[in-house]
Amino acid sequence: MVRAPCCDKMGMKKGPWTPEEDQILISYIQKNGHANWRALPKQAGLLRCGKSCRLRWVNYLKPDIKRGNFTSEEEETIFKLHEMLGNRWSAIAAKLPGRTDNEIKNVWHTHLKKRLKQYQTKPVTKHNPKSKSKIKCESSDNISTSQLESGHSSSSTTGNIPSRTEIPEQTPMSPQPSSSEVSSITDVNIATTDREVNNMDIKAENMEYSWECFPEIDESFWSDAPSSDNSSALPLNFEGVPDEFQSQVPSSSIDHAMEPDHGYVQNLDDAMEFWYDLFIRAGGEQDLITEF
DNA sequence: AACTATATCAACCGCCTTCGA
DNA sequence: ATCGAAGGCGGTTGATATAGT
Repeated sequence: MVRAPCCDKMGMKKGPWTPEEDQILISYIQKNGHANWRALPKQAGLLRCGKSCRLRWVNYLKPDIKRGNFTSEEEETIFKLHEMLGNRWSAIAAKLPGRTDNEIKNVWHTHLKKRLKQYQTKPVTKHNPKSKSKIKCESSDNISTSQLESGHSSSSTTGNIPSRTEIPEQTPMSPQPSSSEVSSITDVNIATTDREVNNMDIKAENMEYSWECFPEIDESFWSDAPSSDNSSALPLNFEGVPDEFQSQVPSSSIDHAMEPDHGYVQNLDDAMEFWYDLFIRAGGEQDLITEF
């Protein structure tokens, strides 16, 4: 048995909002806030369901909503975040102040996806941020149209990115950056969801669009960070790191590196360096480095 | 001018997670 | 531990606008 949509309840209005309804909703929220969306329409005198009210407020009426065309910087940010996060629109929206997940989703499906397809046809050059580590770059040829259609990035099509339900809880979100901070594409902070942490900073310096400059990263890259005062996340399941590489690093070394003030893993380069460093200190063989 | 195809975007739907009883 | 209510999210739809013929 299929649950009836909440708006199907008697008397609930659907469809586009009128200016009068908007005004009622704005006035009510300005006076009373929105502690309970379900009760709000009745209290405000609106013939709408709570969900509809919430959506209208969040996507359209909220004072800090930025309307109008996306700047090229915003589009580039969406590109890069989508590459890393997949279709996690709310997480992407969290990095674009004033933009809503719905808006970003629409923009993606309308023209950004087309642009991505254009990049797909461009030849890919290997990019290696550090000579000592060969980052695995995925050729654009390996990205199927269906993957693009589904909005899944190359990393998420490896089967490593768990669904939302599998993502472990994280520490509270750090403060959001200002729009000027976000507009700088060379320093993109990643938040995986509103509730998750910004515990891993990625410096996407000088990156080309799309997947080619990213190593394969599974979701645990962002979410497996141990809770500690050190806000840096450790890529303990970093896919670019061979198993034998990881297995030779004693946990004590990892624990040591995780202690505050060691400054590990502020970006992808540091992530690679982190493993390199631990591996060497653990007596790893230099030759293995070239394998990754 | 009329019609059709395509693009855009606001809004809805259903599922999942969280939280409190 | 269980259950239901509520909030939140991503996918999808449908109305409208615009471009093309």
